[in-house]
Amino acid sequence: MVKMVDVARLANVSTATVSRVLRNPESVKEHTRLKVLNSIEELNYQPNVLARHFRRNKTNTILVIVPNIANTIFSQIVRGIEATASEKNFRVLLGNTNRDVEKEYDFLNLLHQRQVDGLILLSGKIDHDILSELKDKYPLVLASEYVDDVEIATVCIDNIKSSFEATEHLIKQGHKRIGHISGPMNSLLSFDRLSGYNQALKEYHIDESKDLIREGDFSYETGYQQMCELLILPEPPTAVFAANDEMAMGAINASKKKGLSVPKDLAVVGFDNIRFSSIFDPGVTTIAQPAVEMGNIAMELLLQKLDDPDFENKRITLKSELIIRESCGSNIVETSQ
Amino acid sequence: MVKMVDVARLANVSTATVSRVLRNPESVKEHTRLKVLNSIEELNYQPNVLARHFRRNKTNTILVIVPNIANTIFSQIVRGIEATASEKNFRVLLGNTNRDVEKEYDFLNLLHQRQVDGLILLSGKIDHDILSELKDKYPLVLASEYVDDVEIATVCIDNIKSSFEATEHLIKQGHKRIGHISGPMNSLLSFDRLSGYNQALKEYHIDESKDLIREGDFSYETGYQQMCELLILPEPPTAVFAANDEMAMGAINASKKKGLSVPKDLAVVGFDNIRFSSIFDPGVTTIAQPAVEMGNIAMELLLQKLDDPDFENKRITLKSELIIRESCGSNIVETSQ
DNA sequence: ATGAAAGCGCTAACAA
DNA sequence: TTGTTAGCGCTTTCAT
Repeated sequence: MVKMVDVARLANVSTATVSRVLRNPESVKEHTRLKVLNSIEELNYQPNVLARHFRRNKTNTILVIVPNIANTIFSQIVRGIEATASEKNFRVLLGNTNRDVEKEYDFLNLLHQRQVDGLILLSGKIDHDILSELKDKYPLVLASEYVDDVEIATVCIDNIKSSFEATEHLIKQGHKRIGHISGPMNSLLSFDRLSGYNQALKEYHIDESKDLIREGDFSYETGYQQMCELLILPEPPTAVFAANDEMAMGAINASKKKGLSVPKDLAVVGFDNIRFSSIFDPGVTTIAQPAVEMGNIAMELLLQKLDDPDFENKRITLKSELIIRESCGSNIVETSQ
Repeated sequence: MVKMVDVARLANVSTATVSRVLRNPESVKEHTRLKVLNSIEELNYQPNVLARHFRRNKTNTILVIVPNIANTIFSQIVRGIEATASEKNFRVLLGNTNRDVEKEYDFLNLLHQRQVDGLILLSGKIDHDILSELKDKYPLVLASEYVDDVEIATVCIDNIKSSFEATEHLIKQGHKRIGHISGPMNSLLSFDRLSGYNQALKEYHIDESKDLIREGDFSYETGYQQMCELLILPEPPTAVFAANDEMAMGAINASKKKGLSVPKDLAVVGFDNIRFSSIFDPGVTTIAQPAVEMGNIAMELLLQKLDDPDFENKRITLKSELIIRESCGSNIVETSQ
């Protein structure tokens, strides 16, 4: 293995100069620099990255903690993170937790051990106190998820507003009994989506009914189950807003199973705009989160924190968009592919 | 930062002994070991992993090169890899290439730079010669994909046999004009799935027709397009076997768009059994790849290569399974959720 | 603008 | 069984 001292010897300079050429080229006289670069080329020298990490106490690697990489909304965000990271010569370490908090804590060791330089969190299960301690000790960014009482760099959408729009859209179709299948209530995000729904009902003077609100956990299965529950109510809803697309699909399939037709008998709106929402039949009307862009920006925020730990912990709110497809009954145009 | 020498001092031993307690506990007398462990606890000592990596020239990190993490079949395999890796105290670095060969080569630098100890490849675009060189220099495992003329540790299914079964199933439904939408022909896997299809036709004395075979690229969009082409043939197929589920869904949606009913007018079978195949309407009959298990085993194979570079480069073939749903017309039972 | 040299914290060969 | 010690290859401070 050819090392720095070999290059130095060939170029007739010290290792310090070689190091400078690599890390601070402008601090070396052009003539010397060229000599060194030639030697590097001639010897086909590759710096030992591990030695560098050790010496600098940095790894150019970041950790992404994700609840479930097999969920397309997360994998899209990760794709965005990955793209920006690799542009900036950073590596992405993947921490898949399967929604297991213990595993989240395990992965945090990578930070303590300095195996990664920073962290992007796509799940909000970690205790607030710990989160607050983390963000003071390490560069940390939240994406898609967020918390309210701790000031952390965050990129997200306005979940209240988007959910308001989704619900409003159903109201404008003439629906008065609108159900909501929420996400798990331990997440602020689920809470906000519920709030948007509630606010829309209030704004349009529609009576709320606790019966029409059901808690799911963002999985297809709970969407299916909770829809079944809604359908056996004495007065079942004529429309449902689900807190994500998977649950919306569960709700649609449950209705179909009971012989109902969507959107004729039941209008459905989802959230996220995952790939399959447009492939599904009927196409799922939904709120599009700009997932890949979210990943890009999360990584950019993290790079800034990496560069300057005192960088402002701002929250960036991206635009979401209501995508109207067939499941809500307001679209008579056929699905395009 | 408390370091090893602090622990050594407190425990009244040398750093070598502390190191031994950490890496070879059985080589230290119990009494000493306890003393050291106590000191570690008391000082809350955390070994500096970067120093260790540097010193040992190992990182306990492996790289997974994946064509597209947003594709559920790959994210499931990655989940399997991740699970086994973290059990064995290994980290998984994610290399998403977006099917860009250049990016694959970029990621290989991580190996050369010793930033990762080994590699799992989920895509087979890399040049055979380079692959052959790689597998001699580094621990390397192929999962799902495979190549024929280079001997590399591989975990996969029997794609020919599975495709034979899928096609045979359609034949047994009475179909005589069966189309195939293949994967890209630069991959052996696509080629094998086509072979299985051809073999089934031959076995059942059904004339092959070049018109009925269309090349896609595993995307929903190409499935849709190629199905449109098949439908404008003078004598269109009554059944189609698509080389993956996404293309099968594209084919189904294309048929629906043309006013055909699936499975009544067209029977469809896919491949992979991604999550949405069971959620889709009609449920997609498909070949199930044991994706998570594939990931588990790939990681186990890699761990063995890591442990012993001369470990046999065996190919492990996992069982696949025909999952019958509605899209092929042989199942009158309703979809369960 | 460049060089000399002191480590970063750990591991492992060797000695005792 | 334990200790001594020489690095691993790079970066960076200080001196020139």
